[in-house]
Amino acid sequence: MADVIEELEKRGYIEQFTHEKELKETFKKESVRFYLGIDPTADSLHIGHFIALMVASHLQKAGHKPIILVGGGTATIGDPSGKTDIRKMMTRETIDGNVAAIKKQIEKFITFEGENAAIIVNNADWLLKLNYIDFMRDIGTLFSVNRMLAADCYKNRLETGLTFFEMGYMLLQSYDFLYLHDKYNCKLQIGGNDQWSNIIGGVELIRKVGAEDSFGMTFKLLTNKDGKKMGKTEKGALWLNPEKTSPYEFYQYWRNIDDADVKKVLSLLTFLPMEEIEKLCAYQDERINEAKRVAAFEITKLIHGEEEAIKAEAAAKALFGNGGDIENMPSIKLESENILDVIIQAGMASSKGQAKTLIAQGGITLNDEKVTDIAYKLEEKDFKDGYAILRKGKKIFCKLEK
RNA sequence: GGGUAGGUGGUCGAGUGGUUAAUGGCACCAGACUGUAAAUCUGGCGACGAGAGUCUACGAUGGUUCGAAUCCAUCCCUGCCCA
Repeated sequence: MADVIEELEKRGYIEQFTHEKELKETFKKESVRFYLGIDPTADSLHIGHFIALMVASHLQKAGHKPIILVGGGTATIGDPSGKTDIRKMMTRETIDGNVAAIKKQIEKFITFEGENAAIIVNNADWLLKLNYIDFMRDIGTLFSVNRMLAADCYKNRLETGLTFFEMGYMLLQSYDFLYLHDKYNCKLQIGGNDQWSNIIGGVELIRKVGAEDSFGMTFKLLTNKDGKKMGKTEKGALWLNPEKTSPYEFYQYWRNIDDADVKKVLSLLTFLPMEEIEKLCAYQDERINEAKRVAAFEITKLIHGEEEAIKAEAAAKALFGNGGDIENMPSIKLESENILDVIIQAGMASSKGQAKTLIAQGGITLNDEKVTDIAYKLEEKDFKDGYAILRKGKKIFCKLEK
């Protein structure tokens, strides 16, 4: 069996292990069932899940079997890790809808068919049935509050306030692992490093009840060179769902990343061989742009398919280089000829005031000409070939159609 | 339950009766420079209005006042200490 863990380490995914040596040995000798938890709190995954799915995909390709746990039970309350507020409660229907949408996206990374087909489980199926007294007696007695408080994730919460419920979350997630271990022989839980405490909780719980074969592994959160989370856009998160973030925007996000982050992005978010990545990232000057182009293309291809990636690239070429295909940039059908309204409709400003400021500062261009009049009304002559090109700043374009 | 400190715009955090749409930092947006990069510099950053201006906002509600984020009352929420 290929040493997939080593490959993951080489590509820079891994943050920490619970039992590194044992885990590596286990992975060498058998096909391991491992689980990854995803909270169905939105109807689309975002970039935070991306790395997780990449790791799952690498593992599956190496012959191991993924169990995707959607947190239908825990989503009704929300994971408090690193957050200041408890999430809004969600109804069962919303969650079920989200689960279906999420499964579609997961399918791009891991397969639900074949020998080591992934399975998808919902912790609502067992958590909702739990009896409080039984749970306290069987599970609650195995957790030490002293130890939990020593964990970083609780330590800083101690200053801002922490409810009993939030501490209980750890027990639930630990119980999930125990359940999957017993029912599916699941030996490993993977998750982002923010899940570390919850993961150890499960690993230790399983060991306390007598099994020796539970492991935890966390991967790095995708951060830029300043240590901030990547995947934020002006409109919020960078979603994997094309209705929420268009493939063009998605492509542009990766095309515009910092020089210093290209290599990381290529290793973590594409399947390109490391040698090729090294080669692409060898330059310090503008030649690094080729690496960014490849990164944007490959990542977009992974999420939206090759066809969309080609379109996004063509649109980018049309706007930034020469040639290329103007068909594929974001476009809108005009509802008003008033420039301010058009800017808002194109999503370039959220109020007329903002739109005015943009014009006043020379940030709006119509067909390559600066717009200077905030009262400008689009005319027939602006639509030369049936469309007009509106641009905000240097990089944000929108095709306007009548 | 008692004591105490608080709840301000995307966020952090000033402001303690009028000149306060509310200092400043961060985030964000635009301009210049550039490589669709970074750093830097400049400008902007509640809504509506062409503008004068109008409206909405400082946990909630009610009150005092010509005038309140600022004072009073009640309520809700949070931290800390004591039980």
